[in-house]
Amino acid sequence: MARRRRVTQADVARLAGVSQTTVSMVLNGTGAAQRRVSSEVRERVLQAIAVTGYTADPSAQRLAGGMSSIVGVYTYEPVFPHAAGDFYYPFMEGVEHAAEDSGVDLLMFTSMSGRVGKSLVSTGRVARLRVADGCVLLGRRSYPEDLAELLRQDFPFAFVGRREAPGGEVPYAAAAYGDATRAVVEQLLGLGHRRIVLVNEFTGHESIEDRATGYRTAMSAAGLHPVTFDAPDLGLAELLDTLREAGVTAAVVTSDLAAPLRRAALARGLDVPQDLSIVRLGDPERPDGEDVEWSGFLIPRWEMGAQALRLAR
Amino acid sequence: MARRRRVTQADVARLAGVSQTTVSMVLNGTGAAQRRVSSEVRERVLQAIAVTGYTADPSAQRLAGGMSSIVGVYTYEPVFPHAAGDFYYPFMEGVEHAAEDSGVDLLMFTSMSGRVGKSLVSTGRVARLRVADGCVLLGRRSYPEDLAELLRQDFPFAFVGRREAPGGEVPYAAAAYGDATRAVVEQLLGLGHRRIVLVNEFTGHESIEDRATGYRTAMSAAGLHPVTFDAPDLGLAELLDTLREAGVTAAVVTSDLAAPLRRAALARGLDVPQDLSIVRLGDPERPDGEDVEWSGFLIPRWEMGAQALRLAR
DNA sequence: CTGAAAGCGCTTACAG
DNA sequence: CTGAAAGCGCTTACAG
Repeated sequence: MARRRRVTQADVARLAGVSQTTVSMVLNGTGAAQRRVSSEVRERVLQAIAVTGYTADPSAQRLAGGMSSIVGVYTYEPVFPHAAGDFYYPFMEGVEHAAEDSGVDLLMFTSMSGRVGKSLVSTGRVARLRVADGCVLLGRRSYPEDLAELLRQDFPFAFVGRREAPGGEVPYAAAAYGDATRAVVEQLLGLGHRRIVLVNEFTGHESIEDRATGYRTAMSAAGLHPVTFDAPDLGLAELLDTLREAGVTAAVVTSDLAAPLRRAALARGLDVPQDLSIVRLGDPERPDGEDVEWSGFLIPRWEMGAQALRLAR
Repeated sequence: MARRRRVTQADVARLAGVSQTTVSMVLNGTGAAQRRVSSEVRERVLQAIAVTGYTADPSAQRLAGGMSSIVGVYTYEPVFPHAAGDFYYPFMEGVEHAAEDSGVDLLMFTSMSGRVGKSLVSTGRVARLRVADGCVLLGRRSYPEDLAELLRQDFPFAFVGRREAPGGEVPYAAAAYGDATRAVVEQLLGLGHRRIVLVNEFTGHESIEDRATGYRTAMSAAGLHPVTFDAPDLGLAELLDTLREAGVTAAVVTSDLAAPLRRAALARGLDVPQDLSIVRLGDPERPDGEDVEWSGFLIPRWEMGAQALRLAR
């Protein structure tokens, strides 16, 4: 059996008795540029498409400067190892769902995953993204040089989580960490807490900054003095001593630090939350391994994934 | 800032002082056709590539008849709804892992997931697959017309699970259901069981047939008469009566039927496995909801996924 | 050993 | 309203 050549616009055109350009026109039909194909011709073309079962070749579309209905997903850290997978899965589910909704296919840039900790720019792989109409970027940290380059190229993309970069506004889908943290602190205030501190797991990350802003806003509004500790600066034990001495009754703590802090507190004979309330700001990346009903908030991971996909087109 | 045009082979060629053809040659370098570029020129080109940070445009490569280093994944049933997800996740993990290993990107054809129960051919979407070098197909049932068409087009693909189709050998990555079932039955025989039946959840599926073959082989080799029941034909209660009357001591049961059968047996006051041994042939698609240590075998889902990816290139 | 040229299947100015 | 033509960035015969 002859290996039949694929059906092209030219075939459709021949069958419909029009030019290939016209076929492309009825297919794309973008606004004014569409130079209104007569509805009679349009009918004939549509017929021919149905008969031949024509589908556009995404590669050709893309090469010619059109859309391929493919959106890329690039993860700076491996998503699939199961430990991380548990945390990232919901993001991916959201992305997938939104992709189905939008009728686009998802290109997972797995080929680049050998380069953990490398920017796309430094490995010269930015070009690879361009098969897709746009790209969702996912990762704990981000690479400002990549973001800047993508911005400069005017390539549609969106980061999952708020990110900043030189050279413009980075499109992102993020949890409202600021608002959520403020709400949490206000709740503590409502319960009568006055000495409330913020404990950061690390610094220099947009999502951490957003939480800090929320915390400070709530405290200031209540006429209280915000106090922040950065965990790396001092050990958990030392930190707890300091908190006790200062008469702190509640600590709002970033995701992955909440459980260790609680364990340390218990180990020192403190009663949680009697002696010290610990509020968790977001679900942790690594499973707690503890069966505690944390107070605080959760990260809307599914929604963030879905929104990022929508932004990246 | 000017939106810089992407770096092309022509740019590299200019910088290296060679023709664009030569650049393509050193990049592809396939066998004899490579017409041995002199190592000096090759060096110069490689240099220029490094300097410019050139990366091939996958769309152009593909359109020109080359490889795009993209492999597609098409799932006939939605993989992501969490219920199904639990079962399918390991397959996908295997696919992902093999993709990373092979340095290819993964194109998930989510855009077609509105068409559950439809073949690719009938929705005219086969052409869409061709952005990719090949495609992994995943689904409970399969669509012979799709397989036949793909075979005819000589498009590289592989099914996860053994499948048959008119028009040639379907490439597949499958569990050795036959061997595994045979081993399980031989084990029962070794334990002294003589009246061993096979109970099928449904019929007409390749993986079910493979199990049946394994079962029959083991029974026949032991000089015993194989007896098969197809669950849909009679209720579980009736089935159990029949087994008891016939003095059956062991039933080997396809994946999803094992748990219901066990529950039915317990409900009838039978002692499992004292009165009746129930052996499960593969892990179920839907969680059992039971905390039983099943005897039988598990499906090497991860490995199947990985192998399918390798076959689909 | 190397290059000019055709062609892959589209989109989009540009002419009629 | 419609079509001929250029061009996207590659691969691969085909000539030198």
